[in-house]
Amino acid sequence: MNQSLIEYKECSDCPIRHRAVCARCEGEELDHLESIKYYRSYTAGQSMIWAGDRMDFVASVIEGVATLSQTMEDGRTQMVGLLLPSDFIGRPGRDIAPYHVTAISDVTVCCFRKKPFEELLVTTPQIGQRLLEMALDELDAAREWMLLLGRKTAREKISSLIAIIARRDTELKALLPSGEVSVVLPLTREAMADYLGLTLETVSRQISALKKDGIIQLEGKRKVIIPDLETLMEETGDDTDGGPLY
Amino acid sequence: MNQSLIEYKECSDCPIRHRAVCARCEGEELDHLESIKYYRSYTAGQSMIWAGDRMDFVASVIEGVATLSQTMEDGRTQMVGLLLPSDFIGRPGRDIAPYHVTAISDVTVCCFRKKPFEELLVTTPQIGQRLLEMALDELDAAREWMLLLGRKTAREKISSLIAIIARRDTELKALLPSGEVSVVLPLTREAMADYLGLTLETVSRQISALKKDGIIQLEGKRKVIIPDLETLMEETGDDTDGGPLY
DNA sequence: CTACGCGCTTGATCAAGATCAAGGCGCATT
DNA sequence: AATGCGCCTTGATCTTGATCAAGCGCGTAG
Repeated sequence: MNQSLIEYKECSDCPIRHRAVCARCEGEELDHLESIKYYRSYTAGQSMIWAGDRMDFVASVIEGVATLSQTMEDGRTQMVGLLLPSDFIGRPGRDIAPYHVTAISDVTVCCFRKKPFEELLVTTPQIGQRLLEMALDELDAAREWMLLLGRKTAREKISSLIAIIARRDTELKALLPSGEVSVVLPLTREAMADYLGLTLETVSRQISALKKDGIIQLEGKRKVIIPDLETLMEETGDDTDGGPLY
Repeated sequence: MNQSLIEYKECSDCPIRHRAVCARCEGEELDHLESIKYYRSYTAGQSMIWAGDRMDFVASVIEGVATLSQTMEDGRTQMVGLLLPSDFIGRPGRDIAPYHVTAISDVTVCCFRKKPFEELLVTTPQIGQRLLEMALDELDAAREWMLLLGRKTAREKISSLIAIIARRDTELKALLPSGEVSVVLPLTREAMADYLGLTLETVSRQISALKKDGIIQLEGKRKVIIPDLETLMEETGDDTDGGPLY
């Protein structure tokens, strides 16, 4: 998360910096559109949107990482999604935010006015298709997370989280996902706990245990060195033969 | 679940029974289309699709209830979705099933050939939009379930499940969701456990406890009478003021 | 420099839910 | 009627992770 997914380029038509190539959407460009309203920035840790807020816009994350979370009255909170560059916040036909959105790193979003955006969906089917694909991918991710939350042990949860981050990092860098890998955890222990349905103490203990067992090494609190990704994968409880089937 | 969501009507053009009005999709008709391949039926308890199966079709549930589930090698399983009439199985652009699909009641699905279906998405944008909406609704449901799995106690989980079923039932029957309500649980204790991330013993114990505390009454194993839905709602840990915000 | 706060670690204890085990009820088959 | 099976309940015990508590390291504000 420490390296930008986006290259920007200047545009002669308007004063806004435009996304040129996004690593996740394969060069597709959605943002040079009439319906762009404005860009907006948030600093790490800032609450971007509160559950219940009125949303008169649809936003797309341009840079940075944000989280979606839900909270119960007594304060128990569960993270339910990560928002990465190219992900959308808000949705057509619903104007109250159902989740709390928090910036994890510094975040820039590109906001579309709701009405024009909805019209766009009708006039430009490929945008709708792209959104459908993204929604289905998120649904798959959410379901994988349900397995983790419902059935995995604390150690498996932590291992899964580290493995997922490592895998995404290596994918981004187009490296082979094997051998020694090092990643920087973009989350505090507490955020990890919220993500995994654990307490921060348990997260800390399990990380220490993985370290003691030589599965991972630590450099400071956040940087994790994985001597062998395969070994870590064995701790996740996932199918060993090659991750997701599809 | 014991009453059909669908009215059928005969069609003079072809030998297939067509859906006339579906309670969930508000009368919309998707199925009288060139791309229909065939209807298929499954009996309660039957496995419809296994994770890893090749899927050369996209199906829509016409009648009955099915579940989506994921399994770890050692047998731990987690249900990740309920498939109700009008829900889709399979998706454009992916031809290996990622989940295990099991019929809970007798199920009828309507299968579309994959290719024509994908073409349909391009030529008929409103179908894509409908799918997008459905995917986003499922995503919301999945996220609510993540909160349940990650942060709720066993008692809250069971209460939530019963409340959800009750609410859906009363919605279907267009009744006020308050006062005395009775529902038939469409799941075995084991299926409930798989849904809630619990063991079947815990499910059984918590149901007994709710009964002892007068929150619910039982008639046989499956029929639940809820003297006061509000009281049950208090056990779910959810926001009391009116369920989902949106 | 000192004090404070934040993020993290570690220890001691507790409790919720899992696990292991036995038995009950309803129902279909013989 | 007897048998067996699927589904459920209940009890005894164990384990995992939560909770409560103390303290460390580091950056920053005063």
